[in-house]
Amino acid sequence: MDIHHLRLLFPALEELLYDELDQHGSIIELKAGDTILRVGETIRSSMLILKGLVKLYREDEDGKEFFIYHLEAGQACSLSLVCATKHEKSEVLAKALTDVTILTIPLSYMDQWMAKYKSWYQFVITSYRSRFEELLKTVDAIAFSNMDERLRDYLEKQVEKMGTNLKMTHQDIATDLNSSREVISRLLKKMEAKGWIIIHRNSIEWQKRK
Amino acid sequence: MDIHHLRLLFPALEELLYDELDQHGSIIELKAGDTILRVGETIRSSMLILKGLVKLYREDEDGKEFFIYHLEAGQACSLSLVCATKHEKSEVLAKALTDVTILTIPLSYMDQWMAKYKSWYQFVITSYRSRFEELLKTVDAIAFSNMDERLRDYLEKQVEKMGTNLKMTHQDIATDLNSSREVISRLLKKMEAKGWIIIHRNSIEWQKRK
DNA sequence: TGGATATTGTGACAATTGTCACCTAATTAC
DNA sequence: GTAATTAGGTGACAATTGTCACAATATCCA
Repeated sequence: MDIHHLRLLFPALEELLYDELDQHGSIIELKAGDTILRVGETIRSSMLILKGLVKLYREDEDGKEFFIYHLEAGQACSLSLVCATKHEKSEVLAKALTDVTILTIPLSYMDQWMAKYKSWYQFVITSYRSRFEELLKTVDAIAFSNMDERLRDYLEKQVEKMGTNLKMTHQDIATDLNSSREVISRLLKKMEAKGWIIIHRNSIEWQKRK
Repeated sequence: MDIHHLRLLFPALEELLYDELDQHGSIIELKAGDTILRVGETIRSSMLILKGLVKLYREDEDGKEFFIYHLEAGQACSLSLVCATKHEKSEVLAKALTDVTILTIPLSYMDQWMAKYKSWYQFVITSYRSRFEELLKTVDAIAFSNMDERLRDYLEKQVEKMGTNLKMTHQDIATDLNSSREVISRLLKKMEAKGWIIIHRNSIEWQKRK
């Protein structure tokens, strides 16, 4: 691993911490589409995203997946940062959306780093807090918005992370929003009529300015 | 304040911490219905609930309120525990459901206690994590369930906190679930027909065994 | 090339939820 | 006690979303 790279991705950490990350972390490479963490799986290490894009989902009893938020390079799976002593199980499903490189750190270091490195403490707290806020926004969307607004917000979020050419099918979107393909197709048609997007096969081109 | 009382409410803290809480905390008493924290309000102190029941809400632009979860005696407003240095604004609305006693602690102690007291660190992390899990459950409910299931879950949660005699109107429930009074009334009628509840004026009596 | 498969479009209809109008009954205020 | 207010009941209907059936293409593979 390259410490310089770590410095760029995780700024504001102490110098000694970069060494610790380098010494005790292991690199894992995953392919787009791979499952990183399943619901109920015991969390064995903390995970920092070095490269790529990860999608987190919540699952219901029937295995239906509901997209909650993205994690990108420079972010961490906050739940994995604070499992501390107990062997906690994952509450979420994490999937690699692109090819992904992850730095895993044995859970045993978490407690001592929290106490030893103020910058790590700040990183964990900030990370946790911003995940919490993402989750609150997710609640807002489903509690207060209709599917058309949710679809618009969803596409905007994807564009933000993936660029204006979204390689996904209507079924993919429907699954993420826990809706059905027909509903999404219809709403996309409406958005196309408004000039917000252009629908291609297997992809959607975002046109709308923010 | 009574240190013995603190020990009962917040077990597993270090002895020195009880003294700190006693020395630096201030007691605030609030009446049922009072607003404790508004959305956008700057968080000026950390808050531990000593007595009573607090409801947390998310608000939309029009001021519609959506109930997310309860806080009870022995719990803390986790967002207020990790505001750290910056003057963070509240993302949620907190209301006293019963008369409430709160212990407020100046934010400046948070950072030092986290470093100094392992038990405080554990408390904060545990608290944050369990709030996060509550929020995930809230997401589940609205993402995967219809209103009848959500209403049942909602009532069960109320019963758990408030006992089987729920003093609330149909409108109160509708507001919490971001639905309408008529819809809730109709669903309650169905639940009454099934023998799960008895509807009184201004209250609902829970009958169903768990 | 020709079928098999995957993706999208579309109409009809059902289920759920929201809204409106108006009603009755209980409670409160004067 | 009477009027005003609040809580709750109910039918009709609208809007949103989900489901089903099936058509039309595009793409892939043998």
